[in-house]
Amino acid sequence: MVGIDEVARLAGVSAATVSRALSGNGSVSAGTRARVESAANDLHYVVSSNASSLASGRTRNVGVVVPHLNRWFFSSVVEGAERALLRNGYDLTLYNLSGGGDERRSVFDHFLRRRRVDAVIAVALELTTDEISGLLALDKPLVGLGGPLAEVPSLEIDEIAIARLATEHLLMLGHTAILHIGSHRRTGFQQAMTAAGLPVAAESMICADFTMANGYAHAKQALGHPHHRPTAIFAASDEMAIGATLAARDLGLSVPKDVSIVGIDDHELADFFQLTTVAQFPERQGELAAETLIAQLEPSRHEEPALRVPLPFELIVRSSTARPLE
Amino acid sequence: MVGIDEVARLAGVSAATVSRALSGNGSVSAGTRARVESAANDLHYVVSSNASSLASGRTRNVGVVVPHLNRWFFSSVVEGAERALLRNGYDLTLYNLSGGGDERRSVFDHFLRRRRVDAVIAVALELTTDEISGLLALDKPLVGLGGPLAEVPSLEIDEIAIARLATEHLLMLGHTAILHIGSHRRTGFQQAMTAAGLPVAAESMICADFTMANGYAHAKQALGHPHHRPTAIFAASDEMAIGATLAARDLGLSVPKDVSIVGIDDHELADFFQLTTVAQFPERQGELAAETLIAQLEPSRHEEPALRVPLPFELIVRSSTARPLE
DNA sequence: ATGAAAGCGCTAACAC
DNA sequence: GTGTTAGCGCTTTCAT
Repeated sequence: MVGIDEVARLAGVSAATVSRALSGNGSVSAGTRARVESAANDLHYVVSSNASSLASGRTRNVGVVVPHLNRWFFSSVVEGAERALLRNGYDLTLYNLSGGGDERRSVFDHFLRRRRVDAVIAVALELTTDEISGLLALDKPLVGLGGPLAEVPSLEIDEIAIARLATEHLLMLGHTAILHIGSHRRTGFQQAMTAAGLPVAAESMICADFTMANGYAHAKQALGHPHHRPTAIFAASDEMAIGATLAARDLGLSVPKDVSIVGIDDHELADFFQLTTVAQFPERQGELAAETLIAQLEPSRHEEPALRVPLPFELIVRSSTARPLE
Repeated sequence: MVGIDEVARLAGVSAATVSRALSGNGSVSAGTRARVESAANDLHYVVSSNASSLASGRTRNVGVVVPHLNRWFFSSVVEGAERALLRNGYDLTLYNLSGGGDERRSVFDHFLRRRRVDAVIAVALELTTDEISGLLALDKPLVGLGGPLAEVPSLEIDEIAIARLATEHLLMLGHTAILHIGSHRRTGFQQAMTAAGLPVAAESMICADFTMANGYAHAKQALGHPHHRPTAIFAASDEMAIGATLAARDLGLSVPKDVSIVGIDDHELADFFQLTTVAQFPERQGELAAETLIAQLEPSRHEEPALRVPLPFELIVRSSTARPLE
């Protein structure tokens, strides 16, 4: 492997100048920089990240901690983060906690502590206080995303406003018997219902995990009930909304004629199922998280990080919602 | 941050001995090892990966290159690889090529070349010859997975046998009018049909990308045709098979009464849709790839790598297939 | 089995 | 603007 000395020799300068020219730190004359760059190119020189990290204390690598990988939201966030990081010359090291137990502990006790990352993105994690203090003890830039991490500077989407928006869409169409399936997005639902002067019965809010199977099961229960069948369902995720759609179909109900359904996410399948939803752009969230960290890591090269800017969301009206039958 | 010297002082030995005790390289008496380990524990010492890498030439990090992340197959492979790597003390650095263009090039020209990884897993990639020679030039252990990488040692699943198995399942049930949707799994389909003495018309093999929308569209076309409607569909992925299932339902056809459908993957949704499929265990594939590499990286600690062992697959019969109506 | 010493390949002060 | 020098925190000979 070709090293910095060879480049220095070919360019006729010292190793230090090569380092300066290639990293952009310190001043180098335009001519020298050009010669160094062409020498580096000719030799296919790439700095050794380890040597560079050891000497500079900066790794150009960001750790991303996720609770799962094969859910649409998480893999989208990681894709977005990866894109932004690559674009800025950073690697992404992935820590997936789905293994649980010892592996999970070792991520915080061992892996994150061996100085391999400059910063950490923690996605939608429910962490123990030990784990949080572990993260903070790294004393590195840290950003949470979509999670309940009180002590961690986070990019947060306004969950209440999202749920309110989805609910208001149904209210605006004239629905009053609305079922909510989901959990942490309950508040916005209640707010919107109350503001519309509608009662919120306990049985009109069902807690569920966010899977299609669960959306199916709960929707079928509710839609099959002989007394208070809802005319609309607001599911806290598109996967549940799709499950609900299939449940309605299986009961012979037509969407949106017999029942309107709205989800949250704008999942990749939402378009296929013609689902009305509130998009929340997870790739963009991942990108933003990465850019926020990079701005902190390289204050000179970037403007202020845009932390605490509310994350964007948007109602996307497709064909799963309509006025209720009169 | 506490360094190796502090541990050495506390344990009353030299830094060299600490290194040997903690890494397992070189001989250390049992007593010394115990003292070193307890000192390291007390101080919460974790080796600096950069210093260690620079001195030893080994990074304890593996690069995983994927063409996408938010597809079930890829994220499952990455999850499996991550699990196996973490368990063995390795980090996983992710390179997602879905950005394309310049970013893609820089992964091969820059990122992979800065000595940050000990080995590379290349998942289902169609690489240019330049990219392949780039990978080989790294001169590091390398394993391909599920891709057409002729020059790269690969873990391969027997695509032909899988397709044959799925087709034979339909044949066994008595189907003769079988439609195949997919592309690179065509050969096994043809083999099974021919072996059963059945003709394979061109229109009974449709090429498609692997999405649900595509499966839906193609199945609807075929099932709506007034003349030669298939009694069974073999889709080359579960997502397409699910799309086909929905198409059948929308036409008022019942699965499996009017049409049998079999997929490949055992996707997380396959169970929900009661889909008969051939499972291919992508998490296990990722794990195997990682273990193969680790065995090469640490020949002393592990038995021979099990490369070229055929990857497992298995027919899972659910409720989307049955005998055709007489 | 253990310690001393020489790097690993770079970066950052410090000189000029 | 550029070269010289001294590390960064480990691992690994080479002694003993």
